[in-house]
Amino acid sequence: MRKDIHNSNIPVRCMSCEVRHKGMCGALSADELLALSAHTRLVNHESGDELAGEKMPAESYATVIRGVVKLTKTLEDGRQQIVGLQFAPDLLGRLNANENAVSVEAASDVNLCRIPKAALERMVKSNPALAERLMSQTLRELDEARDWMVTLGRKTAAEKVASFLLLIATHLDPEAVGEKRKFDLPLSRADIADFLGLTIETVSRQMSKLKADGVISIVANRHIEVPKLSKLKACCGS
Amino acid sequence: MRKDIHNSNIPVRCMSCEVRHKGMCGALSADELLALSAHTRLVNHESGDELAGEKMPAESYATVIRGVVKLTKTLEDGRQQIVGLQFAPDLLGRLNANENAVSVEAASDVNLCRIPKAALERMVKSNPALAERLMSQTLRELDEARDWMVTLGRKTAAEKVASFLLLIATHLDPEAVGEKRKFDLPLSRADIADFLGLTIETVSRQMSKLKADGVISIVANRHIEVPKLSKLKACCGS
DNA sequence: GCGTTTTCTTGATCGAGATCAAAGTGTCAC
DNA sequence: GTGACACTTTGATCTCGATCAAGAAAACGC
Repeated sequence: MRKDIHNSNIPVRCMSCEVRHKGMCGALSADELLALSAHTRLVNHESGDELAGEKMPAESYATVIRGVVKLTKTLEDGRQQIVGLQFAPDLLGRLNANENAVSVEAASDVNLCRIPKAALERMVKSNPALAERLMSQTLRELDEARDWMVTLGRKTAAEKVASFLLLIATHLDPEAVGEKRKFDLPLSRADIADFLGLTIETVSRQMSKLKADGVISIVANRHIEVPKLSKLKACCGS
Repeated sequence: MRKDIHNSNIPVRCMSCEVRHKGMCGALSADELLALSAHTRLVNHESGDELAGEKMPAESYATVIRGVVKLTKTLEDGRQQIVGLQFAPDLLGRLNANENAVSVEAASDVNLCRIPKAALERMVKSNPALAERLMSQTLRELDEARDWMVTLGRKTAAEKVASFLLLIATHLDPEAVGEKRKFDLPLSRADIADFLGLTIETVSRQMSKLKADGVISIVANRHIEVPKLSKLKACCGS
């Protein structure tokens, strides 16, 4: 019954977000997604795929079903900065914009539910509650961007790396209780460096230092364990 | 006739923004501001006044009538970062938020038109066009924040200072044509440093260097002239 | 398995920007 | 005007993170 929501070869698990979020798929409710289902398409991308190019025409919106998506901006000479990370069930795309302000890239393997530009915009116009939820997501992104500006402008390399690990721990395990955290980093050292305005060498050194100080253990390259979250928080400078 | 819009001792020029923006006072149209007039209050602040404190209850919205307002975040040990600048006719305040995410301070002498929280939110609920305009402003702020993240994370001190001067030139004289620009800096060197994630000494040195290179002239401390805007742009790294 | 490639870590050195220190300039009260 | 104070500039030195340079460890193809 749910299978026909998406014109897709992927099983019904594409709606996993619905379960996790009590009927809400981020800004879009399950009902709204269902109403759009004639137009949506589930797509898979692997890590590194470019989903949309900076300054290119904006073609569609998409909700992140699984995985992590990075938003980047690049200077002419190739210097790059990650300006946002989107986790399930965020909506990708700026309402009513005709051009992408950022480049959108899969940071990990990613499942997206693409929604054509016109279809979503039509629904937003006739649905004030949806418009309000999109406003909320945008305000949250603005808050996150401003928090990150403090990190970029005023924190030391050690504080930046600790702040990043805390951010990931918070996003990938939002309902964890107690002081222990375990997670896989969705980003390579190079991506972390681009997020923090550092070089990969500095990121690597600071991770090693956090490990030496007993704040984290690096179980495998990408797999991190935090024995005591408060200890990590104490390294963040605020 | 227009005098009764604001319960205020300031002459009608408080609506100057209406003229400059063809009936729009930023997100709020002149008509909408008129409809709210029973609740609004025009207030003046001088440079340095704190208009709202970080993590304090959000009490009201306000449109910037004249002057420049800075949004700041501060770490526990006092390190500060400016995370946004608001110029006339921006609306201050995050829709439906109960707590300020940032501290709001007058960067120059400022005139504000304060609008009580409930009054504006009531109007937004019944006016989709207004909601859409607020969404546009928020998306613009998000774009600006992300642009600035690139500056903070990846540009050199010289590029940061040039980018700041370009930003101010653009905002304070949006309709200027040709290559020449003249403007007064609305921020002290200390504020510029907090905006750029630098120290005041570095800001001062880079300004002196831009002057020595003929990119700008520093007529008085705060008064800057740019003989050739394209030359300044070439210093911004992108 | 084994070699190739990519990613990550560690070490040595360098340099941009911070810090420390002092002098110069402007502004305001009186 | 004169003094007090705040802001800005300039100089000397130091330090944190960048850069340069190997290695080590995963990941991948076959």
